[in-house]
Amino acid sequence: MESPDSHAAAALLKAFSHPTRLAILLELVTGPSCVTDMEDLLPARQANISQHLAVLRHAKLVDYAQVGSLRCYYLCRPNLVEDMLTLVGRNDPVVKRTPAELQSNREALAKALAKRKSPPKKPVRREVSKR
Amino acid sequence: MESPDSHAAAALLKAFSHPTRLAILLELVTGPSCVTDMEDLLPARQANISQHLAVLRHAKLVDYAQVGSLRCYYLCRPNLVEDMLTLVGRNDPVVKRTPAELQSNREALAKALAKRKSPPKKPVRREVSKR
DNA sequence: ATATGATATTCGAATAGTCGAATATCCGAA
DNA sequence: TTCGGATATTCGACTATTCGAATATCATAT
Repeated sequence: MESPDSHAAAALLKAFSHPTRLAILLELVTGPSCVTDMEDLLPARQANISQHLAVLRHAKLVDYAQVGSLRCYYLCRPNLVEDMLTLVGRNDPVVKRTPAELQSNREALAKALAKRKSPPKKPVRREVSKR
Repeated sequence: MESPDSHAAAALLKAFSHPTRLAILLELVTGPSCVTDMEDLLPARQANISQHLAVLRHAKLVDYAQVGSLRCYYLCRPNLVEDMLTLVGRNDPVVKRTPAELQSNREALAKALAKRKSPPKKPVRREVSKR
């Protein structure tokens, strides 16, 4: 269906999709931190960390507060970030389906839909879901 | 900290990070579907859809069951995919912190840590969290 | 066997993402 | 003010992703 803002969602996901950026976010879950701190923790150079922070800033995942000459970065959507880190760390079992199963699924679905009277109630309008 | 498998997590996220692939996953949440079905639903050509499906397969997000000459694709980690779609569709408020706030956070944290006796109990070992 | 429909793969061109080096900026101290 | 530390930006090279076109594969019906 190519949801109207699957582009926005994809852009957000892209911001997450780099090992160094994930590591930065992981660090920030612990509490605010400035670039120098991160240099000690990450196998990346200062310039590179700044570049990744810029990406995270554009995605509105982090922001900073200037404290003297330091910039203290923090998560500006901490719940989103924590949930994302939890989600990608999760290890769901991978299911395998047989053609027969798929067929019966489809039939079950068709039957369920047929059962409803004329107007297909609650079309379960799922978009890259808002809530 | 550059968690040992932030690479794996980033790779998984990359598979999600494309508008067309998100649209495909969104479609598959509804039920299994073959390439021809998707062609009708998406603004993309057959070859391209196959290419994206290959990416999703490598990420173990989808698999297919061959039904005659058709390949019925389905989600092989449906919960993961549904949770991800929900998460990226969520619209968390963006918080803004002042230097003062960050400072007090840090102090609060330091105080909390100091309060504990010698061995810093439960270091909240969060990795790109497994569960 | 061959043709046909459904899907995958390969190739090349265009675009986007990544990184280090060099440089710029900005702030507080001397 | 000049300096040094902290951070950002720019640039260029390199690598990766994306897409369409063409082609290959494979299952079924003829």
